[in-house]
Amino acid sequence: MEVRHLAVFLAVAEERNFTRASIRLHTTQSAVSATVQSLEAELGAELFDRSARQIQVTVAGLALIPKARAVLDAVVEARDCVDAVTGGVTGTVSVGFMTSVTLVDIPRLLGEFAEANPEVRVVLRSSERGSSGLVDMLSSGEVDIAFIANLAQPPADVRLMELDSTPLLLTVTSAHRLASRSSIGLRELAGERFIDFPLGYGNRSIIDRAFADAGLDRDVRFETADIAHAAALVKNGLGVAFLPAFLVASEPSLRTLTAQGEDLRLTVSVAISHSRRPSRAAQLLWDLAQNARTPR
Amino acid sequence: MEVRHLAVFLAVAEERNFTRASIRLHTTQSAVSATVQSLEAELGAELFDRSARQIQVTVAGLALIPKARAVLDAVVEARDCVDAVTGGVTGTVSVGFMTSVTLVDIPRLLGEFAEANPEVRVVLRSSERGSSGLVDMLSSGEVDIAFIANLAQPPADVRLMELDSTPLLLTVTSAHRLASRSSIGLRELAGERFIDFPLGYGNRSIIDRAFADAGLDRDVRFETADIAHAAALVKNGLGVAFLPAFLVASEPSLRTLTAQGEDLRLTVSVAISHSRRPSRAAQLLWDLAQNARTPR
DNA sequence: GAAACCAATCGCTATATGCGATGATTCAAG
DNA sequence: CTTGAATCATCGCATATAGCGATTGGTTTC
Repeated sequence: MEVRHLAVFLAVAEERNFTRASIRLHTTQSAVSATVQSLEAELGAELFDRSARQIQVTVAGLALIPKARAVLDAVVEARDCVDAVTGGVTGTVSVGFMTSVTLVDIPRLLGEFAEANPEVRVVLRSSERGSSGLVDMLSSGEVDIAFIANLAQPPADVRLMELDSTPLLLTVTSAHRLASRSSIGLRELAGERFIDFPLGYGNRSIIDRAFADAGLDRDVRFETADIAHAAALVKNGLGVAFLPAFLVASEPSLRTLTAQGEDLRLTVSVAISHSRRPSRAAQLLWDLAQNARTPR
Repeated sequence: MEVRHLAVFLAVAEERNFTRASIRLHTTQSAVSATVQSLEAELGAELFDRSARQIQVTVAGLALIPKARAVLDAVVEARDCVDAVTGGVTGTVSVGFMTSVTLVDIPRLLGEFAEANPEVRVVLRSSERGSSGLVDMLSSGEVDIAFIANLAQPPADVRLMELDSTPLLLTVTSAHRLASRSSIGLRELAGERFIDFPLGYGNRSIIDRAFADAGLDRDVRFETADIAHAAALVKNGLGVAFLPAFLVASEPSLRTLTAQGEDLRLTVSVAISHSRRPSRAAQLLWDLAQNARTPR
């Protein structure tokens, strides 16, 4: 009987629903199902009655609930007592991030982390080369953990966890020939001048890939690494841009169009190196990000 | 942090020695080493000081010991509370065994099991075809668990755990031409009449294989499935036999010889099916056998 | 300095876990 | 009675973890 089994059992018992438990645990329903079954087999008792649509906790399950909580509490105590002796989590965690992507509130996340772990020194690093630069810094050990936007091909030695995503909308001025349209095919954008991020940035690669897949060229006339700057360029009629929805929603002088037949999204993920074992501090930051993310 | 990690940690802390802990846990030193390292990495603290030959528990380790015990106790309670609700372990466990192999005290083992699990009905089954017959019964589900002697080629779907082993010694009467020898090569036994188990029995296959490997024939004149009967036949001068040491040690009229260059041993193992999940009762019996076995 | 002891490490295999897709069952709404 | 949504089980596959046995390297004892 392992701690993980009991944690899964408790989640199901509290939610009275395997699927909701899986969401809470940030895993899949099939994994939850398998775990509960393995626990039941080990105990030699059914813990849930699944015969009806609304599952019931069996008598054995009810008896187990407080004991399972006791085990989990004892585990927390065990961890805390070691932290107390070692003076809590210390050391330095080096965090890579991108300015200008506010989809995920990284400052707030880091604030929470700093409050919970006051002894940890946090070093913030950013990259000239966007997400792909951050990934290289992860691989080289220059940063311990990084918040990145979509990567076309995430390398094998990076472990990614998606935090949130938002649609990328074609943004034009209200005076633009397309301002009255609500959606548009990529093919119709052949003549437009585009404003976009430099190569290497997540946003840029998504759009590049979509045009390449459609066999189309596009004219990226202006490049900037600052997303607010990009919006300002659009506003001044220098070109059009695919920008995240949250950025342009409140701009009265801008209009947005969806791309027909494409699912263009900006996704923010947290990443750690898969090959090197994370420090305790990096692990805690990862866990914090996991709990903070919108549940699917 | 998993229950298994804490159990391993406690064993090392109590033994103050990785190797002894591994023996107590019926695993290997390397596995213990890896487990402790993984726990240390997770906690971000060294638990043992290995710089000297005699390892020391660190301050963090000392703090963890009582908490780890608390977790293990809570786990035991959790299991017990489910057993209490379901009325303890019940059902039927079907045990295959061989009469006449007293190397492992199976009756005592079953006695302990019955005392600890009074609600379980134990069905004893034996096989006409020795260990290979028992293995077939395991595969077919006819028995849940079986105590068997050495198998030449254990099938893939059988999980074996060795319990004990004893040398097989060539046994002759004190009047035999070889009675004064202390060891002998298989080649010199060409003309002897052998008494042995029927085909399919573990003992038989070991000796058959040894002779086959040496490119020799032998003359098995008498076959019996009862090992005491075999000894009696030898005593009456009907032939010679390879018999387990414990059986003939106290027989004044018999002499024993070791086989030169061969390591002929009778090994008793407990076996369960690898493919079907064992019942709770079968699992407990397996655990009991594991704890009862001579530690290496 | 040699031997004994003992934990770390390495390469390999087996098991466990997780995922996504699919299937089966229940139940409510038409 | 049929349809469809909800929901858990199952399957095949990929990856991670754990265990084993052999070996290495460091420490102590004689």
